[in-house]
Amino acid sequence: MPRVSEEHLERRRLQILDAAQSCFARKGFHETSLQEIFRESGLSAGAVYRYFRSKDDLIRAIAARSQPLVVAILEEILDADELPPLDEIVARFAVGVVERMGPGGAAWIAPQGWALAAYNLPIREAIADLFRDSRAWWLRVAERLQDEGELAPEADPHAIAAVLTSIIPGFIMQRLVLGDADAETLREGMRTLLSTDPAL
Amino acid sequence: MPRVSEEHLERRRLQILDAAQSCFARKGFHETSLQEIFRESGLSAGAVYRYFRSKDDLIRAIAARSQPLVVAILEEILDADELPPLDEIVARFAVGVVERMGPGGAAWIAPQGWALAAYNLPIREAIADLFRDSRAWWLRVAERLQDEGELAPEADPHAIAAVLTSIIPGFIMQRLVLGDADAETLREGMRTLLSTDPAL
Amino acid sequence: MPRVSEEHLERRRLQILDAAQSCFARKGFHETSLQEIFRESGLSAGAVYRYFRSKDDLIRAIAARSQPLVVAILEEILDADELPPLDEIVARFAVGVVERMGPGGAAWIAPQGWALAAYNLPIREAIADLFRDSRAWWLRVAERLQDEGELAPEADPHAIAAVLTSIIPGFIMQRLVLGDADAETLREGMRTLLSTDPAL
Amino acid sequence: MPRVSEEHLERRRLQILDAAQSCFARKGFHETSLQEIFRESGLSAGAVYRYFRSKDDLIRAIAARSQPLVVAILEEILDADELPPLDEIVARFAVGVVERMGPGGAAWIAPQGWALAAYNLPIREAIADLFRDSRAWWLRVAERLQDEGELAPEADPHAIAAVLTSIIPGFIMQRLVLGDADAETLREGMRTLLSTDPAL
DNA sequence: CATGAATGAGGCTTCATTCAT
DNA sequence: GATGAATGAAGCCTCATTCAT
Repeated sequence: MPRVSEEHLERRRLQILDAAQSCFARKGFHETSLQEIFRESGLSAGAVYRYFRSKDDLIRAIAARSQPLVVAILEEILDADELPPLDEIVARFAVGVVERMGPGGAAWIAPQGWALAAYNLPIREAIADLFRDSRAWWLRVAERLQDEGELAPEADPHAIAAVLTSIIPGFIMQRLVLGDADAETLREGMRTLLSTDPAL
Repeated sequence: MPRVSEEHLERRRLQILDAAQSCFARKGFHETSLQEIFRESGLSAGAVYRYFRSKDDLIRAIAARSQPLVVAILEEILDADELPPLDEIVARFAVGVVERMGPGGAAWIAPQGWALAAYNLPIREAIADLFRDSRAWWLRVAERLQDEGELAPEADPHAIAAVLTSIIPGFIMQRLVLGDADAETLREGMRTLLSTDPAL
Repeated sequence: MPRVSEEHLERRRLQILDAAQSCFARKGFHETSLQEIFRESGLSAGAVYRYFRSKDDLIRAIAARSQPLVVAILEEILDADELPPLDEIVARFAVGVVERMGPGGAAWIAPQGWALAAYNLPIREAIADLFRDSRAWWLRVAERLQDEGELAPEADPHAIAAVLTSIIPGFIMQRLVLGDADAETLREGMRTLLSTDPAL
Repeated sequence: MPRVSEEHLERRRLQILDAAQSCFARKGFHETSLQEIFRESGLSAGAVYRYFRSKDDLIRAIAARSQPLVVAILEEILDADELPPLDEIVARFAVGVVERMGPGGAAWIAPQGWALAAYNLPIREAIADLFRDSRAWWLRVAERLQDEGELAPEADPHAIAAVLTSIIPGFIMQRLVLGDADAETLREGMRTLLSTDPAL
């Protein structure tokens, strides 16, 4: 017999997560103190601890909810319409990333998750899932292209998926540190690559 | 033990950096305490502080010396012989990364540097330099390919450089969290991409 | 123990200040560790830090609250009744100092404040205020004596104030290190001085 | 059979003491690190430790050599000529203090010694000697004045000595924190006091 | 449910001191 | 005699977490 509506609980949870994400994007997981999150969220220590067992829990939750983002971008591309050319797919992905990457956006958090993955096993597993999902998505794309005869029948779609998955973090990082990565450049680069004589 | 040779000083510095890198790879910048580095290096607090002003300084030094690594791999490829085909170049790069990526290797540190870049401006600038260097290297490759007629004259070498630079972090991350990324897959994927009809 | 009364907060603050003063009187500002103050106050590090931002802050607070003490002694003399003879005033001041100078008393702290004043500008300013206040008080006394015709009309009351202000620290120090300074001696010495032929 | 001349040793010792005094005047006993003294003196840690067993030893030495200063000023007054009037004696003392009180001068150190006296017994004893010496000197003055009939025969010279001794620290402190204390004001104040009708 | 005062372990750093060269 | 690299205890302070109100 809960005294408070389920919805209220969910709203509180979100309020905390948003505050945490904002702080984490600004100062990083470790250099953000819980005090700052209390302040940013407008809640007390006790209140936050009612929703999250520990700082680690909060970090995990933030990492977890940032994770599906990239895959979501990809899904939307397939959902929207029929398969565009590969350079267009890549470009749309880039647009999605850029849109969700304002400072404070989830993609600002992503590299921090990758860093954790280097030594924190549970986080690594979560990040691994993300990459597996991306790869699975690209695999589907590659297979469809192959079905449609636009990829050589003897081509290995898994290898293509691995390469295209590789592009994601690098695009995010270039955007993050150089600020000049954009969808058009990526599209142009892909197109050039695709039209290159493989025998070179 | 005064009046020590310059070489001794340099050896000590390296001893500390190696210990720090090992710890950082194992537990991350923030979750490694200086005590652990003292223990790992076999030196006292005071000794370490003679060579590095603060933990931050140590982190910066580690980040700085991991930085040239990727570019070094690239340089070696050009130095070695004449320009191999693009998929071969990518494959060699991958081999270089894998070789230098045992746990504790510098590439294990890289994502932690990327994470810092999200909110630490000096570090971001250092990381930005890394990406600029990579891009510059790929640009030279692209221009040479173009000179040799293996890339369309109207192609934009900058765009190619951006795409190929993008692949680096993603390959490292897939290696790190999935463990299954290897040079052959990357080569195969690149070859397929290059032989794909761009009109698809 | 949240939502605590203002009074509770004030009591805590006092509890800490008293503990700090006791420690400082026993071992000096610099040779007292915060651990000792935590122990003496019965509070934890975190609790103390809720009320004072740093050890320096604590030192400043102790110095600040010891400051008004001497002036308070002086004020009480004027408040009490009409102006007694000068030697009596000085004697009463001495009594006040002695009474408030048990080991651990604020006057035990005073010389430590003077020492800080030699190189710590903010503290110097605070101590300067103390001396200004003392001098202002003695000036009022001198002017009243002049009004009442007991001081030559051509006398400079500021000069008198400077001399009488000078006596304070020396009396405190003699009491502190020799232990034999008392009000009667001071009164007697003043009386002799006052009855001395200035032409000597 | 000392390898080094006695004179060389003494010069080194002085070199260190001067450096220490300069640092102590600038930052205080406790806030000066030995490193700073090494730097200021141009000597190495080992060299300084050859002459002083510890930092405490150095502090004691500085306190000890600053101590005779005030008494020296007093002695010079008596040595110079025959006994001047009391207000002149006080004024000369003030001149002596002011002359030796530039920042870095010994009198800048004095309050730090007084502070130590509050809780450090050996230092207190040393400071006590200083006050005893001052008092003894004033006692001699008072007795001579009494002999010369310029002080009432029934006056207590000890009481006078106590009062005049009291003036010293207060003058130093006013000079230190207010900067405006000078010999003329002190002389004027003393003269006024001496010419005041004690019956007031 | 919420508050926020309190806890205390543990982090980073300094610095007096030693001793091999 | 002198040097200065090295030691390591101890200091100040932060911060995740708890719990009485």
